[in-house]
Amino acid sequence: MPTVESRTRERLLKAAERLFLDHGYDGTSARMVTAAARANLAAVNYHFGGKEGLFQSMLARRLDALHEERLALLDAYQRLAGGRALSCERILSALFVPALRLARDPRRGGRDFLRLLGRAYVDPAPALRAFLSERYAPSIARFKDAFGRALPGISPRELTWRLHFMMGALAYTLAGADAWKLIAAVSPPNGANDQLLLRRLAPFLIAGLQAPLPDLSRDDPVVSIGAARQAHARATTNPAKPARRAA
Amino acid sequence: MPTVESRTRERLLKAAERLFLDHGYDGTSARMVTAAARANLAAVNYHFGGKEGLFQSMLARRLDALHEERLALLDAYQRLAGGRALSCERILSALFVPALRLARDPRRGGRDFLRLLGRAYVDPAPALRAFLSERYAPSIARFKDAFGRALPGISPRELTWRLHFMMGALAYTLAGADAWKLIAAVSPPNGANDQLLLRRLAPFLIAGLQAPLPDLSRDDPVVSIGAARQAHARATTNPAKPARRAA
DNA sequence: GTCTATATCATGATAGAC
DNA sequence: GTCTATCATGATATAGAC
Repeated sequence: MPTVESRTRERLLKAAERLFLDHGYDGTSARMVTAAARANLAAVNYHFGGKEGLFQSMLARRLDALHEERLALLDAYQRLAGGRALSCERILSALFVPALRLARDPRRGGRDFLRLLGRAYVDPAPALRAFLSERYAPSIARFKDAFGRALPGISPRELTWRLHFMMGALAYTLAGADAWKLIAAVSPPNGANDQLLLRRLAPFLIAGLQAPLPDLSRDDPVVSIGAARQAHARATTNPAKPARRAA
Repeated sequence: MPTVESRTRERLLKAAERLFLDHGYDGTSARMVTAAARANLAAVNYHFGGKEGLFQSMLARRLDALHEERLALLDAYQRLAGGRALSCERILSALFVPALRLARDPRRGGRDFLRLLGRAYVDPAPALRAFLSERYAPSIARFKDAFGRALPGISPRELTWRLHFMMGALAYTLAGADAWKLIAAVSPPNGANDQLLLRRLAPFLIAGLQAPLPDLSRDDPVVSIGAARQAHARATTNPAKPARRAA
């Protein structure tokens, strides 16, 4: 805690969190942020060098802490397991619990933290995407490695895809306003029932990760355009009357 | 095909598709669109009444067709099944196959169609979210109903969540530039191997939908903050040397 | 470190000629 | 149906007083 460490900077970060969260990067202006923070417009440039700097600082202070805690917990689990592979549940726990901890702590993100996290993975702004993928690649790699050992039957390529699917379900669920409407309908709005949400998500993800591999050697009816067309033809012609003769 | 039906309108829609896709709603300006379409700036207002109108028209002409085909295929499957419930595979097929068909047809969206679809479900712009949820609610409800009969063991509330998770995995995968980088690395860029992607996604989703229900009556280690803290403490104190005496 | 004031540019939208 | 020209607004960023 430095001597002065302007409180304006803090207010800006806090306001940015809410606004970028609700409107995305492009949908949020520096003016909106400074107005909400009751700070001056120029403060954004002074403290962060611009809008993009503000955005990245805002993200980094949350996500750095998150990834640090995640890796620490993963380390702990792995140490307790000796050399054995962790279960998927344990690895998911290393992903989920730190997120929940931060979401519970108003000083480190609070209720909006999970939404921010989800949004970050979904925002199309190139500045953000580059920032994330280079900054957190090592952390992601460690988790990928852990999952790989938990799921020896899944080839690396297939695993990459499945983790991608997993990220999608996670990010979309956390970011989507719809999901939080659902939560609000089920539990008190300030009840922070994000824990219940992740509890429901976990079995879904674990089953998906462990799912039987697709048999790429034979045809798959789920994506077979030809089979669907035939089914459609059968369904529409059979119950109808036979085709007319002539023109 | 009306008599004149300005070709400018078509060009605008086509250009809008690419640009909104790459930059999101807020990140795309009407000027960008008109420039790419080699049309005049005022054309956006003349033909669509504004940027938002252009966006919605562009989306609707793709998504209306998609949902129509999806429902037709779902109808066909259900007619063939008589009164019996469809399998999850069949329902997924009714979701996937029409999407693949459109993605194969350059005149109805082409290669970018799937990305557009994913992006639509992920964009934070409120105009878009309202538009989607009111316009395609009936179609979504029919699929939800079909899944409900395919998964009699899953309560309606739980089903809502799982379909949400599913949408997330789907939308994120289709929208994410990362996923398409992966595809490009595996198959020729114009090889349209979206089919392979959905083939990998299907078993993941089906397993997730059918996953065992979370037992909400007892504690779940995956999201237990206390359990994680204990594990972390054990892992850090045990292997270390015993605590020092004194200060 | 914070502010006012301003520079510079891009935005969405419209009026009106053709 | 398409164009030019323009408006009013809001955007990021900076200069310089305090």
